[in-house]
Amino acid sequence: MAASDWAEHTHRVLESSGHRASAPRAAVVAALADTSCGGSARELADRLDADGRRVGLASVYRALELLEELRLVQRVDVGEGAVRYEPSLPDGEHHHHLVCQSCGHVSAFEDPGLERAIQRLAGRVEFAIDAHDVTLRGECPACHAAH
Amino acid sequence: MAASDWAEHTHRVLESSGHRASAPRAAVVAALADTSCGGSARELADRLDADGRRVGLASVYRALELLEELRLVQRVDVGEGAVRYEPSLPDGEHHHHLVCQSCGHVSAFEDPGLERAIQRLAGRVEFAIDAHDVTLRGECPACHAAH
DNA sequence: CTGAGTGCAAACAGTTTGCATTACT
DNA sequence: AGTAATGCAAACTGTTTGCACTCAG
Repeated sequence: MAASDWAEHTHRVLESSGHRASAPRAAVVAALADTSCGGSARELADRLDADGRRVGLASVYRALELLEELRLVQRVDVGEGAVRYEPSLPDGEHHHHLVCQSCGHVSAFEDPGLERAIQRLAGRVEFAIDAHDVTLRGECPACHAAH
Repeated sequence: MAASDWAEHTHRVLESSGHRASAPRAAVVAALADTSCGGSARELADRLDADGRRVGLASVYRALELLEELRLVQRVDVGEGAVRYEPSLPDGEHHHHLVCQSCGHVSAFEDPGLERAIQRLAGRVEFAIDAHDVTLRGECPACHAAH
């Protein structure tokens, strides 16, 4: 998968932008890399904690902040109270989110038709658009089945 | 405009769902009604305060919560730290948001092409979609001019 | 050895909640 | 009178910041 690609790429960018290699930051990168869809700061910290590589929450936030500045992660706020952070590949590939209103589960999708509509729209609007995000809310198959 | 329509409709729904008519709640409804695009709890409270009809922040939140349950307002989180609340008309009309990354200004747009793409997408996905929102981020004309 | 990076704890901002008081109905 | 709704202040949650300490370069 692209996961280890991303981690590698990220370490490369961190180094070449003059940042030191530290174990805590590497752990955050690793935690992000093996999720499909990122997670909140606390989720990432908990995952690391469970793995025995505890990292202070503040450092997790600082690592994420740095990665975001370097455009290596993307903040995503789906309105669950906490912000999600997702690895972001340099090739512009990206996805959007489906949020289940019953169980809170977040999953991802991509749709070229939607992207096209947004491109077209971006050309027509007075803003200089450089990012967009779409959130679909509903009921996931599991919750729907449990009627 | 639809503003006073909305306020009227809202008061009707509130009454018919067995809620008492209170001045503070009416003030919140009024504050929402004369904005194009709603605002955060604090913004609404401040506006009321300026008008001399001070309402406790907690009551603002409680009013908004109630209105949201009744589907009379819609929560919108554009990632400014605070959640926005917007009047929502029963006829399903809705808009999405453009956020300026320099000045934080939020404006609205609607786009049938985009809606169509989302409808199409909704049919194809495994979720039972019942809401969606789109946020475009970029630079507003003013900030762009100020290079 | 020097400063980037860390971790803790305290500070913050937005939101929620407990409780005594007010005021529709 | 009875109780929904209010307002304050305290509690909570996610996030940020100050500061002394650690460790990569």
